[in-house]
Amino acid sequence: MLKTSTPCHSHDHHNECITQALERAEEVCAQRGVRLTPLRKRVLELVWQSHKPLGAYDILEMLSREDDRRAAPPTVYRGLDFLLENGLIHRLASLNAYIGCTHPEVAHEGYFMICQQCNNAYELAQHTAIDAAIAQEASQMGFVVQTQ
Amino acid sequence: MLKTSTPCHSHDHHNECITQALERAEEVCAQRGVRLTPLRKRVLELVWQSHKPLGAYDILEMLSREDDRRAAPPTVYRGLDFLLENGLIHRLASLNAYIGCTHPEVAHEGYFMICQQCNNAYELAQHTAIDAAIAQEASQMGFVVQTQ
DNA sequence: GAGTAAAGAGTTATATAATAACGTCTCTTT
DNA sequence: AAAGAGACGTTATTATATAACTCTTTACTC
Repeated sequence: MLKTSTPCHSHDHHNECITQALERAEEVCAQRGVRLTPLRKRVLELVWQSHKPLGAYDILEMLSREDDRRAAPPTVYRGLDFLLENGLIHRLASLNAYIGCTHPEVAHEGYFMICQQCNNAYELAQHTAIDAAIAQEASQMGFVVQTQ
Repeated sequence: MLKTSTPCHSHDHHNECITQALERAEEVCAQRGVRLTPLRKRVLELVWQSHKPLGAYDILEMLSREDDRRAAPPTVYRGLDFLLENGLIHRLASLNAYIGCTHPEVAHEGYFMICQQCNNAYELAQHTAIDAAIAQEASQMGFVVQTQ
C-alpha cells in the first residue's frame, strides 16, 4: 500500500535529506559505540526515501524486492527498534508508521505536522513552547512529565 | 491482560465518574438524535470501569464474560466507533486503547497524562496554551492545524 | 591465530489489533 | 404488509508486531 501521489510538499529530497541523514547516523553511532550494520543502514535509508511515514511492512516489501529472498518481519522490526533506540527515527503511533528524525544528536520528544494531502510529515525542530505548556498543565494535575 | 495493580491515583470512582459519564452520554445522544443502544451503553460503561485505558480485546473479554456466548471483535469495534464519532471516548493510539471522555459536550482534541505506575490516564480539561503553542509552530511551517 | 562470548540476523510460528463482507433482525415510514 | 435503514451477529481475513529458536558473524581474550 505504497502511496505514490505527487507530493504537495516536495523538494530536492535525495541530495539534501538522505545523504545528510546517513552521514549523521554514522556519526551518532560511532560516537555511541553502537554498530550501524548494513541492514540497519539499509532500513534507515528506506525510511528516508521520502518524508512520508512508512509502515514496517512497506519497508519489508522494499527490502524483499531488492534481495530476491523474502525478508521476514523480525528483520525489519529489529532494524526499526535499533533506530528508534538511538533516536535515528521516530514512530508515529497514530499511523503505525516510522519516519526519519531530523536531529538525532540530542534526545527529544518529536512533534510532527502531517500534510493531509500528500502525507508528508515534518518534525518540529524547536518546541520549547509546546513542552513548556504541557509541563505546566501536567504539574497542575500533580504529574511530572517523563515520556510523551 | 487486564492490569489489576492497586492504583496510585485512586478515588471513589464508581459514584462520581461512571454514573456522571453515562448521564452525560444520554444527554449528548438525545441532543444529537443518535441512539445510545444497550450495547453501546454497555461498552461505554466498560470503558469507564476505571481510568485505565482499555484495549478493544479487554472490553471484548468483559462483554463475553457476562453474556455467555462469545462476542466477536466487530461487535466491540462498532460500539467503540460510535462512541468515538460522538466524542464520548478517545482513542490513545500509543497504547491501542480507549478511554472515556470527560467533557463530550464540545468537540476538542484530547491530551492525556498517563501515570507510568498505575496506568491511569487523565484528560487535560483546559489546553488552550498547548493548542496555541502548536498552532503557532505550525503556522511557521506553513501548516494549518486541522486534526491532531 | 584458536577459543569463546555476545551481538546480529535468519526462520518459523504466533500473538494482537482491526476490518471486510454478508446475513438477519427490528424498527419506522409509508 | 412492503420497503428501507440502522443495528447487530457471524465468519473470515488483513494488518501490525513479537516469541522462540537457530545459525552466523564479530569482537575480545589469551
